[in-house]
Amino acid sequence: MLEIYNSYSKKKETFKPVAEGKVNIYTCGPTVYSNAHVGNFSAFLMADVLVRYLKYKGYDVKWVMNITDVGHLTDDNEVTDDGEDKLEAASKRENKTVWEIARHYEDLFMGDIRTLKLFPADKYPRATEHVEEMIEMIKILQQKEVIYETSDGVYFDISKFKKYGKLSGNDIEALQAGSRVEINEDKRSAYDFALWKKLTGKNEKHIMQWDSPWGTGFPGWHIECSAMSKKYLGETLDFHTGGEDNKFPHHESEIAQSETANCKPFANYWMHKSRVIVNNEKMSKSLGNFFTVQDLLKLGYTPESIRFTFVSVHYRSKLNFTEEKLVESQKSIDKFNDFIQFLIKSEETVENSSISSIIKSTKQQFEKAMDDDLNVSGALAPLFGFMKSIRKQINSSGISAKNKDEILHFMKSINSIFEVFDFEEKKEKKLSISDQKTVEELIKKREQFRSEKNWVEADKVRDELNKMGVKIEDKK
RNA sequence: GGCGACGUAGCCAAGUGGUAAGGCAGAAGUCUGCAAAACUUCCAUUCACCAGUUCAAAUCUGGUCGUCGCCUCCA
Repeated sequence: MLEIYNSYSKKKETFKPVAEGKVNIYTCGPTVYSNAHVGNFSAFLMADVLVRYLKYKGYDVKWVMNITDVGHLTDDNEVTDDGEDKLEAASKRENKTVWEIARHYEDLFMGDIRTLKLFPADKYPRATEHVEEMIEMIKILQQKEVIYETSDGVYFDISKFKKYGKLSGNDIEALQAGSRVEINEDKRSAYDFALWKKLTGKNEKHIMQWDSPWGTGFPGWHIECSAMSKKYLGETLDFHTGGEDNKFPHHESEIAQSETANCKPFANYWMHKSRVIVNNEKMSKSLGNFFTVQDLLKLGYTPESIRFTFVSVHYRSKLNFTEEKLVESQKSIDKFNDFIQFLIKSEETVENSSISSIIKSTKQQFEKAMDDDLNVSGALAPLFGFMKSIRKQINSSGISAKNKDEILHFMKSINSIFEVFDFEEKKEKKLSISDQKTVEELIKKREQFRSEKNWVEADKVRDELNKMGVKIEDKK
């Protein structure tokens, strides 16, 4: 049984899907105003592992990740005009239209998703293409009398939703006391959040705009997730995932909107990815201490090592990101891949009766750890032990073709979650005939030097062969 | 100021009441130079600190210190 730590109840709970055998997952995706960094991806990778493990367990998974391509207001230092929208700021910076900016960064994002081998979601809905649905939902909220209109927008009255604050553990009264939110005179509470913003004041010249019953303007940040998750996955989600920083106010507001509009629980399980840390500071766009996937590839790290680094640490612990970690990850992956090559190339001899039971117990341990709130580190340990035992069996008793298939089948099922192993048999590269002759001569030459114990010359020849792409591994 | 998470070896990281997984790095050895891979052995009397509960605590309770996150756009 899969147990998941539910951020809403703050307890581990046994997973039960809304519909038998099916799972709906909604993940808060990127805001496409600049390059997503690996900290962003670590949250998406958490969802990816969840999706893949549920598939591994045989569930029919439907996964939706939104693309936020509507600019939302910002007050950070990125722009001088106070309160300029991020997309518009990027548009000025890069001299492109807001639409071009959004599409450009969305394309980069989709490219990175493929590089990091995230399982393709069933749908990546764009906020700008669902403004109709958002307006419909706001209308429902209006009928339920939980919203009010001011000169600059339409707001959700959080006093009408008693559970507001439960997810983040915030007490609204207490929040108000230590508030850093600028008081908007027209709002009843500083924490009432916008559903619709009008083109007035600092938003007068907002470029992305739509008509609505409340005047021309643009949607608030939170409503898109409520509207799109409902459209594609229904009123009650099995899982809602995102970064922990989205808990408040974003997810809190989504719950208020959706549950008020639908009169149903919004999500049964909430999963939040802890922040990625760099030098004891969060990795974030505003601090500028981030790496993008492309940055790391340029430094020579493989997509697999990036993926493994973020996947192998439990999603609820802070991951301190370093380049050393990428190197370690690569070593772990190499260890698996070396094992796979060893396995593929080992001679098929006799049936080995121990193989099945080794696989069985490894699988059991692996699943036990994964079932415990996706404990990947715990699940990895038995796999290292597995490789050791199998190697021993092959060296001492040999294996049959059937055994090999069994082992590979198991490794592939594990890899359906990790996606970092390489099952392709590494064959000797084909050399041209002239190269072949040279290589043979060089090997002979080296053997000659070795028999003469002329190690200096022998190593020189080995270096030369290495340069030609020929690896020399001495065996007894 | 309010809310939350966390503190396990040189590093990364499991373990949440029954006597410290695993990986990396390191040390020694086997494989008749070296290197690579593999294998064998070693590498935390102790889990930030202090009290308490218990036959038994890294695990539970209280306190102290420290770190990080959220409370404003962020995954």
